[in-house]
Amino acid sequence: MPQLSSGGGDDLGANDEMIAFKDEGEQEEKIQENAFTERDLADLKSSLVNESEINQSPSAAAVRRAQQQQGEQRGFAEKHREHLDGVSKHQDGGMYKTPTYPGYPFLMLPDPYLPNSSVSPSSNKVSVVQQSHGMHPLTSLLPYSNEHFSPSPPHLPTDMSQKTGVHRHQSQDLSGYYSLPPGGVGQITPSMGWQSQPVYPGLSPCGFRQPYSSNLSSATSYSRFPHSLMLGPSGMHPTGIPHPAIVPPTGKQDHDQYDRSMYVKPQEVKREKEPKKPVIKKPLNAFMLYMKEMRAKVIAECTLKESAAINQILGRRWHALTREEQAKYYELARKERQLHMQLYPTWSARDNYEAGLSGVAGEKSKADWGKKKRRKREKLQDSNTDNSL
DNA sequence: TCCCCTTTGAAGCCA
DNA sequence: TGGCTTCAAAGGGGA
Repeated sequence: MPQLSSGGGDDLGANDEMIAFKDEGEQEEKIQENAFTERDLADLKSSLVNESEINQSPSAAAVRRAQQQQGEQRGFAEKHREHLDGVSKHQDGGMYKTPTYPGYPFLMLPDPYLPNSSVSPSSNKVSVVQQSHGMHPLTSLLPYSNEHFSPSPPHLPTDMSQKTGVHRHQSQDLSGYYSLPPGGVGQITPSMGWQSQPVYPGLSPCGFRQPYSSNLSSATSYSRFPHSLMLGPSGMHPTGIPHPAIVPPTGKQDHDQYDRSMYVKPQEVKREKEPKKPVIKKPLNAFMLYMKEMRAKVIAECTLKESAAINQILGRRWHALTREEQAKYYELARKERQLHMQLYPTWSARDNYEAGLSGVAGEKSKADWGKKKRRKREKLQDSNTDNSL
């Protein structure tokens, strides 16, 4: 598994020249990929009938289908990688100087961590990342809010925390972005609340032209990543969006959590008043960020719905990514962890680890967790026994 | 209704 | 320090 080395990236660069090239090439690839996928999908479906039984998983059929499709697409990806490798041999530069990966809008962000990072509205580098489920898959990278984590200060009404447009100073470093005093989550102003924000003030949903969107199915409608980090000094502070890392203790995180933060139903109000401790989710790793972004695309291309099969495809695609492409996600994940760490300095993965919760914090007893552990252990032993036979 | 599946990576735990 | 375990997302499917 390629890792983003701290000192690496000598070949992870792209310059302006490469941008234009890849931009055009990406469109061609998109078209080719779509045609390729559609053509082979038909063949695949017919061939599935005769496919031998290899995968014994419950969703074996779907997984097999996914794997076969992935195999085809992987061929393309590998070709793509070869192509990119060839390009990289001729073009060298900092990868974040000119992010040119359609579908990776976050690379369009003026990176607060990187000097000279900027986004020009006139740039033809289009971020065409899919916005599934009403939020950008990388929305989690947005600054974490303590809106659900700690009650609003008494001097501010609760709804104030859900209002947007409260100006906050933005600088080029994390602390500037989030104005996080040492210590604290509790000191984050309520104005940092997250909100549903399909369209950002002063920006179209994409901000830049989206040349690829017309080539994609509705399920793969790409939009520019409305990340706070992308916003310039005049942009609305990103922290007006609820962060997916914070999950109500009553259940799994909803995709409309942002909306819920703004349009709270009476019933939900009652629920929120319950003194249950919200869950702070783990920050997403690179692959999770990639999955969030590409899931809908895979679903659209492969007409799959089962997440297990989709994840298999995504796993293969992940391996098919170039180092440069993966590096972007590693960098994003790194920033995500940094943000998480700054917003929840006292949080530990152990909090969720020990609770044995997967989306439902504190709802499961340690006994349940022990059962789960036992089940897994037994399952593992069973598989080992089977293999030894 | 709850859990499993399936993926990779990060983090925690334990010997 | 290395190996193992859990959790993060996602949603269909099965019990």
